[in-house]
Amino acid sequence: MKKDKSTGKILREKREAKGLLLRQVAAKLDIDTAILSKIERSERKANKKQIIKLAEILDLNEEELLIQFLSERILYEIKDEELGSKALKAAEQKMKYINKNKSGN
Amino acid sequence: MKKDKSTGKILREKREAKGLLLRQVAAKLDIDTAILSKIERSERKANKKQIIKLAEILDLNEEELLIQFLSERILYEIKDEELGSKALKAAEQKMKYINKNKSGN
DNA sequence: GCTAATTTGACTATTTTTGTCAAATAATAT
DNA sequence: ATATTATTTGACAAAAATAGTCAAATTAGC
Repeated sequence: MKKDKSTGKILREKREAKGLLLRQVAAKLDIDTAILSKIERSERKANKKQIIKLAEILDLNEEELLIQFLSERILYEIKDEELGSKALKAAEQKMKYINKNKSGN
Repeated sequence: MKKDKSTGKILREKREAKGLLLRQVAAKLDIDTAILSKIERSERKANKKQIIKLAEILDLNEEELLIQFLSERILYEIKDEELGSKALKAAEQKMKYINKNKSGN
């Protein structure tokens, strides 16, 4: 069985591993430490720009972190939906279809 | 190869098949015809409540329509993302994981 | 127990979503 | 062809969701 940490946990672990303070990282992101604290505890979501900056600051693989971030956003979208699983599968089907025919409907 | 109409198209086709006017359906939804017109042409998104009401008004299978609707929302979330496909797959992985261990991380 | 770091919550600003309305266009019927 | 009805368009307003600030409260490390 594989990993599966939240984006927040990944960020916090790496920040601490590097011995950086919330204050320091938040400053580089140009936001208040309060927000970063909340992001790390998954109380708030980061945005794409912040994720990219964070990958840079913390030496995390940008693509991996973005995938992590996007997939979390997708799940957020269906988190309270009974039909979430089915919707996800349907989305993948559509996605395949879209990628197959690279031209409008 | 299967179907793949947008939610909007599904709604319009069924409405027309039933010989209903935008005005009439919009009234039942308690919104202006302008919005319904836009929903049918995929210029706006319906919300969940509207989808449920529409399924009822137009005799469409509610579950199917909801899945259609949710999957469209998911795709909307990643429509401009290069990593969209990978994010979707990652989301499915996480989803499986979540469903397997029905208890918080 | 001090001091620095983090967390919490109340509040504000910004953005996105959802809707109205009226005028323009398109379709239908006379 | 024109009058009538249906649909579309776009400018705008209201409401909801998201992002942020700030200061006080809490926690963690000396």
